[in-house]
Amino acid sequence: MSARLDPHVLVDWFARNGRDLPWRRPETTAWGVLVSEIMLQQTPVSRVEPVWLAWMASWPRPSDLAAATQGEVLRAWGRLGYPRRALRLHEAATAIATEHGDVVPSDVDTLLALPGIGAYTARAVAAFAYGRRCPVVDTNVRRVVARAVHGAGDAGPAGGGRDLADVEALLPEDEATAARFSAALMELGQLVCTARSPRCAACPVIGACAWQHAGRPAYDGPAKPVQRYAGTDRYVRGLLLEVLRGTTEPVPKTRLDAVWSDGGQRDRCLDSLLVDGLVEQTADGRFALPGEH
DNA sequence: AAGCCGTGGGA
DNA sequence: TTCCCAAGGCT
Repeated sequence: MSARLDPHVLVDWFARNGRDLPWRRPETTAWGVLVSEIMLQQTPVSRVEPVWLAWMASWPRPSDLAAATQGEVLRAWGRLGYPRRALRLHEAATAIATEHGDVVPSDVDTLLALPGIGAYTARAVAAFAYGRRCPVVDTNVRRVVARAVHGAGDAGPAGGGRDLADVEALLPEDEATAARFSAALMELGQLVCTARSPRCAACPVIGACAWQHAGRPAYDGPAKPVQRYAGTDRYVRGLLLEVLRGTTEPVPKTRLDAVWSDGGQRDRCLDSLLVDGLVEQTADGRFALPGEH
């Protein structure tokens, strides 16, 4: 029989072992929290940190970002990846500035209506910026719950309301404690209950872990699809955007043609970048980041 | 609702 | 080297 997972044990562990990340400092605004959450989507902390600091210095309020051009925003995004996030954040900033008095909404449904903000990010902002009591479910939390609660080796495919309900059931009643508990669950998944080689010996809730009690069985769910990168459209789009990030002057198509030999794929990617609004064509037929010419 | 959307680092 | 994966969202 395993002990029930005690929220206070996790919260205490977090207080002692949680990292001192810049967006966790008490003076960080809700806007700062939102920017961090968008940047952290599928992107490690170490790569986000310097970019987040630069963004906060340049654009301390939503209206500051809204006043920048898309090109400036994309250049400042740098190599964080998935640059459509930057465009959506710019859109969200505009909506916050014009429709919400330059104040990041605290309500989950209002946050969900903003571009680029989905089920995870909306609740993360509500909880971490405003101390709201709501389940915050990311890949770390799904893994921790799969193991500690369900005794599985890893989380299966995301989807359904299953994970949200699982975490809701674990959430302490007290609002402030609930928010810290959510941060603690995520931190545990990132520092201890990791995908590969979990450090169970250092786990504060090992006594309450169903996976541990079950003898740490291997993951037996459906195989996770592997994402290729080299040579894919994503890769070629990255090459094209890298050229445009490096110049302020629009470039002729010949300059873009030089980065990838397969002309068919190259043109398809350039077209998709134009459709996505990540690239613009000037009146004289050259190409540039959007909003600057 | 699977598949797409960038990039870099660690094992 | 190759493979996996990292605070998801959108269509």
